[in-house]
Amino acid sequence: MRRSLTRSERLRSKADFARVFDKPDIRSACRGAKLVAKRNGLETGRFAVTLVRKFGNAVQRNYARRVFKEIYRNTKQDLPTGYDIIVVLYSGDFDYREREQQFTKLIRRADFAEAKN
RNA sequence: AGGAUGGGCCGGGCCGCCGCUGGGUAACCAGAGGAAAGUCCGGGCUCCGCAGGGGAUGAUGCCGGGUAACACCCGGGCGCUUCAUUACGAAGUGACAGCCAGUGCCGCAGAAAAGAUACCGCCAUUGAAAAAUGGUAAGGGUGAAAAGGCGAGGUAAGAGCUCACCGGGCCGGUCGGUAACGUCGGCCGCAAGGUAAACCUCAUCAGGAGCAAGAUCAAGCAGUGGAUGGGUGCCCUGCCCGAUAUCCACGGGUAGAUCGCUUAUGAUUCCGCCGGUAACAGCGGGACCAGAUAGAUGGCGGCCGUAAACAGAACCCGGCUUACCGGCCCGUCCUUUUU
RNA sequence: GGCGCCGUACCCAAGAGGCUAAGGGAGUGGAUUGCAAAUCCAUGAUUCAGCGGUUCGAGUCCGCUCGGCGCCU
Repeated sequence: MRRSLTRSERLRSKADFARVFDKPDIRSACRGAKLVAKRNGLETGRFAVTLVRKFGNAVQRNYARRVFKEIYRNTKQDLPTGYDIIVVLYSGDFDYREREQQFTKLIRRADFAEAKN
């Protein structure tokens, strides 16, 4: 699988976000971040990052979003397909390594196998 | 060499791998800032039928120039502050029009706060004294501010009452300067404080709203009641439209796409020449330089010095203001060392 | 992205150039009560979000900055 993150692999419309947040199949959380996901009925997974209102200035917000997109891009071949995943970030200063630990923690707590049944 | 201070400039680079956005069939090419920020001013652009007249309101406010325009920039004048003084000055800074057009305000204190007044005091007269009457505005005291300052003459004591110097006002010059203003000469003893970031006056400028403007397509829904007026998001006027109409209120529906939007010919940018003290303008040549829409520049490794501060375009420009690691250059001052 | 409004004690707030910055609630201390509630009395702003300017004097007027809230598709 390509380690890409093209436009079709990202959640883009307001309706998509509303659908996932309204009735998520999976929730998990850790310090500074939260994950919600819902099966999308597609072959591929889709991904998005969103930030709470009080998260820093524009540069900090963009940086945090980029870092999480990068982590997803590098690890998505290990994730189950067919899910819309949204990560919500709360205010806090983390570097790339710490974000990576956050993401693996979120995935481990999510328990995709449970949700399938 | 070190330190302090003022001003200006720069705002990481290179290589490899994995990714993102735009253009292109593709190879490939391009891809955030000096502040992109705050949204404080000024424009372009779009819509409101026209952007007319008057008022209200707001803004600006020494003079000249620059500019599309400005509250910006440049040059000059004047005032203030600091430094330096033999002197020429140097640097910084100023919402820098008008309180003899009018009105308001100036708490407390003080005798008196504005066409004023006399508490203490000083002097004269009366009186045994206390004190009274008159003169006075030098001195004391109050206050942010007390009706030019200081010295001499003068006087009963005093006072621009008189005089010199300084300050101020008015008038004038075949004076310098486009002008603000300066300068010189003459006259006036100088009759009235401060505050317009108080109302206001004068002059100049401004119609309103903003790309979520505005245009098109698609999807979807349910009407009901009311008014005669509505059309510029301050008002009047003028003008235009109007009962198959228009507007208002309540209720219902939508939350998608495309254009605007950036392959752009521009108040663009780079280089050269030339005019100007300068801001800037003119001419010639070259370049085409982000265009996202859950919102594109990141991650990892290596090197250069350890790569970091403030910080991310959202229609586009010109300014102002604010934030900022580190480095470089220039001016001024201080200390130390060497010649 | 654009437009607008607000900031005064722990909370709600009045004051709109002048003497010591109203008032209510809550809190604290006291009185009252066997104990409590209610009631009564007392009590706090080294300065009005911060910085600078105008003024003799600023919470008030004028700039800049910070924070909060609302509206526009």
